[in-house]
Amino acid sequence: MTVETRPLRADARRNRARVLEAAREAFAAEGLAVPLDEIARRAGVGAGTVYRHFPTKEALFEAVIVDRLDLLADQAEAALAAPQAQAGPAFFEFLDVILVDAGSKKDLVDALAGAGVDLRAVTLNSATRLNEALGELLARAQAAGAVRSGIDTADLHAVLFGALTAEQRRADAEHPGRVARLVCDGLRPPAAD
Amino acid sequence: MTVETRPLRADARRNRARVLEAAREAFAAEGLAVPLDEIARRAGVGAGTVYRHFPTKEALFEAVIVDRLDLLADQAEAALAAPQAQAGPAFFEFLDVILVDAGSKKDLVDALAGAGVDLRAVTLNSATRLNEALGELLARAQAAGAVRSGIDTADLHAVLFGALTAEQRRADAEHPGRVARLVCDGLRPPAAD
DNA sequence: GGACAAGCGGAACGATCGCCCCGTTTCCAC
DNA sequence: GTGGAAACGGGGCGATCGTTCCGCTTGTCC
Repeated sequence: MTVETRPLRADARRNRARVLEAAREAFAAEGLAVPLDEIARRAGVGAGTVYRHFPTKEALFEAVIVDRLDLLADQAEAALAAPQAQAGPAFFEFLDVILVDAGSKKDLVDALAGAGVDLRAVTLNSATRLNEALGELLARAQAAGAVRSGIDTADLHAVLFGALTAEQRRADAEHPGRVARLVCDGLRPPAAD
Repeated sequence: MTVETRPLRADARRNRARVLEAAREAFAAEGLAVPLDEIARRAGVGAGTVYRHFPTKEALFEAVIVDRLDLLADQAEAALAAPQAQAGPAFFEFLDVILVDAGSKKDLVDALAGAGVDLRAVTLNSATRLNEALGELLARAQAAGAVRSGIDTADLHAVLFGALTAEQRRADAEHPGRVARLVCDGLRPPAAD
């Protein structure tokens, strides 16, 4: 299936990496709204060069997002290595990772919001990996009694998305984890009252 | 201060109302992103007519938002009439009102997100009324032991904003209150563990 | 009913932004 | 070196959208 293809020329490889790095920073800081010319400017290349390496702005965006999703999926799968007795802490620690670490990345929220973007098949693998690991973490935490029953992965998605946007809004504040703590406590079994 | 001014001509008054109503629906459904021509079309007027009544798109948006904020502020102040013994339920019931009733209104979320908009002095009165009532409801609920301490109005804002966006994403789902329930439980005092 | 201003509509303008084109530069094999 | 292909860059095109302008219509007042 993969066509036999020459390796990229040295300068092309260098420029591709520059564009990706500039895009990573720009998308993280400004979200999908950042003009493509701005990315090209930051990368020190022309707009045409960006389009040589990535056919559309969306493709470039996806390339950045896939990276992030893969990283998160890796961490989620690592959390699955915890023994069942630690399923609760493993779950909540991973949520913390997402919320604190990714909460300031506008691109992730834009991608999750599907802000005018249909994420393609490229992102599907990474997203599926993350989803499955997240679902498994949730199930184990529920089995361990650390998370209330009656929550499914769709609920978790919605809550995480909301918490991410909320965390992002308070990113300039002093304590990055306040919203995360509130949301996580909402997932725990209700207080006996 | 107010200049002596002729009353609007009958057709002008009618058109103004039509534009406001069309804008209300359009902004609620599509958010701030809806093109102004679309609003004019829905109202059955030309774009020029919209600009005769509202100097900018933002002014029109504000007119719609102020309405919504006023309505919410009214309900929040009504909730303040509850006796202190009912402070907890009054607080959570009002949160439900916001989350379920306003969760499907894209304009509110856009406005809260400050999505490219600097809300002006016009909105300030309504927003302040809502904020103060909300803060008072929170303080009373905390005094009644129904809401954990260590939460301030800024936390509440962030969480509400996140919950609104999350609720909005699940608006097509079957149960409108799932996210709300989770978020509210996160505000309650922690389970004794 | 007639005059006149208020109001109307929608074509047109300007800014923004994604995307393409093509003359020029740079790299690499021989 | 040098020829030729790969890559570059930035000007420009087309679409979208907020806003303005102006010739025409319509309500209002005598």
